[in-house]
Amino acid sequence: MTVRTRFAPSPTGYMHIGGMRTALFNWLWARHNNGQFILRIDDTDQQRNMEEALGPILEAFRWLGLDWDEGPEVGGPHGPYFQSQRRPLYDAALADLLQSGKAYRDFETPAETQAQREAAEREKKVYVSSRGSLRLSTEEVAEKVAKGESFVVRLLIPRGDKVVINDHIRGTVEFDCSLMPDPVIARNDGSPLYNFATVVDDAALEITHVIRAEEHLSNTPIQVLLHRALGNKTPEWAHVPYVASPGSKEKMSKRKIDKYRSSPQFQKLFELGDQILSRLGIDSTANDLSPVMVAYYRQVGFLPAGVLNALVRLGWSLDDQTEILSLADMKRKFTLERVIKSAAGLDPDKMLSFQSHWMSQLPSHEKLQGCLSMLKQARLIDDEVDAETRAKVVRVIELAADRLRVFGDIFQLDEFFVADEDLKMDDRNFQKRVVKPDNALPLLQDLRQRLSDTENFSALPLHDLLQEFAAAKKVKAGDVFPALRLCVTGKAQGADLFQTLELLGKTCVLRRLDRGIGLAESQRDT
RNA sequence: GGCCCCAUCGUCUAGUUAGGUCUAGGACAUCGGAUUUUCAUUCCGGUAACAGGGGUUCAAAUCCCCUUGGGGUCACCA
Repeated sequence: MTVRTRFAPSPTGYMHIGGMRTALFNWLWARHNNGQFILRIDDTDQQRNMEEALGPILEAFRWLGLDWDEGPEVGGPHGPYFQSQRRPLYDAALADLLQSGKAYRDFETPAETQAQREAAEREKKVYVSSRGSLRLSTEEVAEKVAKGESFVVRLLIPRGDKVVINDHIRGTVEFDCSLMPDPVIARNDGSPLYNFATVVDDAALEITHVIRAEEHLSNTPIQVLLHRALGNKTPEWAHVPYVASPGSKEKMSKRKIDKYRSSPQFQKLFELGDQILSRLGIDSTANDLSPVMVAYYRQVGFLPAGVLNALVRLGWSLDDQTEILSLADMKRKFTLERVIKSAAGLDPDKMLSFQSHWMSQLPSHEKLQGCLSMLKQARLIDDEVDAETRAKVVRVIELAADRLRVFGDIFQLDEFFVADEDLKMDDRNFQKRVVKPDNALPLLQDLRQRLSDTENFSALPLHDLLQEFAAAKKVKAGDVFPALRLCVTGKAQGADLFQTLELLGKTCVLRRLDRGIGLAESQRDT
């Protein structure tokens, strides 16, 4: 039988990074078995703007290159793929259950149910449904329905039973039905609830493997019972551990971003993100974009391959060695049996290291595209890129070399794109290397002269010139180079100094040197 | 609190299904050292873990039980 897996997000307006990993596992299992991966939208709840709510989710799939065989936009033989459009199926299943007596209309008011729950809790007893409505005769029920009395439909839990599932990841898990309240499967208006709609659809879509996060484990007995009541073949289950927040075992959650901000394990990611996003004019502290969301990584300039690699290694491993896997590798090698049982915290450090690796593998034209797009968004270059700018960006990327882990890292070398007067100065280091040392200013002034006299402003001759200069002045390279770098780039460190000078060009270097010297003089005076 | 799940270096993990080859392997991070005009890279090296207690066994990280700890879930949400 063909393997069919599904990912069934509720349209919430963003794609959760943990959900993305669950989706990835589903996708991988389907692809590994030459099966199908289905996207179904669980929008049984009343929905707001679908475009807005679903857009970011589909966008995340497209960005990472995870395609779906059936679902929104592509359709398929079992459509529609929005639960809000599948009502007739639920109605039919509900009628079936009601007729066979496997479900019943419950006329108990929510308040009554609530009171019973509380009473049970007070007495430290397990709450199970009162089933008062079950004592009603068929006529009485009909009468109440006719009178328009409000009710919900509950599944009749076979209290003497046990549900035993054989989970691909967790093994045998047992649930005692005598401890379970009868779950509501449909509201008064007949609209289905999650567990019910899910079961009807999983069966209708012929899903063979339900791969989902562990938090759904407690829903599973209800769904098994529902499948049985409906006469379905139950799918196989695989409850994968959820993605925890860095350094913890807690499920990552959008609501806890403020807490994450102060977590030491998260620090690095936030620092990187804040810095890059602010250049893009995005307020990263507003929390509508955070590391919980897939979109965050795209905005900061992460590579899909790196994100995918990091995600797949969270709770899954191929062996005791393999860390680097392309999507094609994963597809070939992924199996459910090698998914681990315990929750795994996202590791920003490791994510970044995967980025470095995949960035180093990226063809240069793709690097160029990524950086170009960043620079445009930050308005550091024009939207219409002329050949000269393009060539410059190529050079800067070469200079950046492995400092470029995510596209946003290109801003570390922004000195090539900002106007001389907009160059920001690293004040602390400027003080230390230019203002404070007594010999720095005279050296820089002499050096300015030497540079202005030289004709050949390319890296190699400049290197020789600088070395000779230092030797002639009987000073160490360390007394000259950092000061020069500070003046022309505003930074204490960066790419190769001589390449930097060459690329900046003589005019620019002299101008910035003058500016730096002036700045230092004024600061010395005061 | 009930039910359910989980437990190996700081982190992600290998090893647990078929107990010995594990004086517990790898990666990331970290700390040294070499290379380098800075930073980064690269290369070498180091620190660092079987939650605790009982069993079973000639032998347990691996099997069983208990304890502890962590987590998930308990809706007319999904």
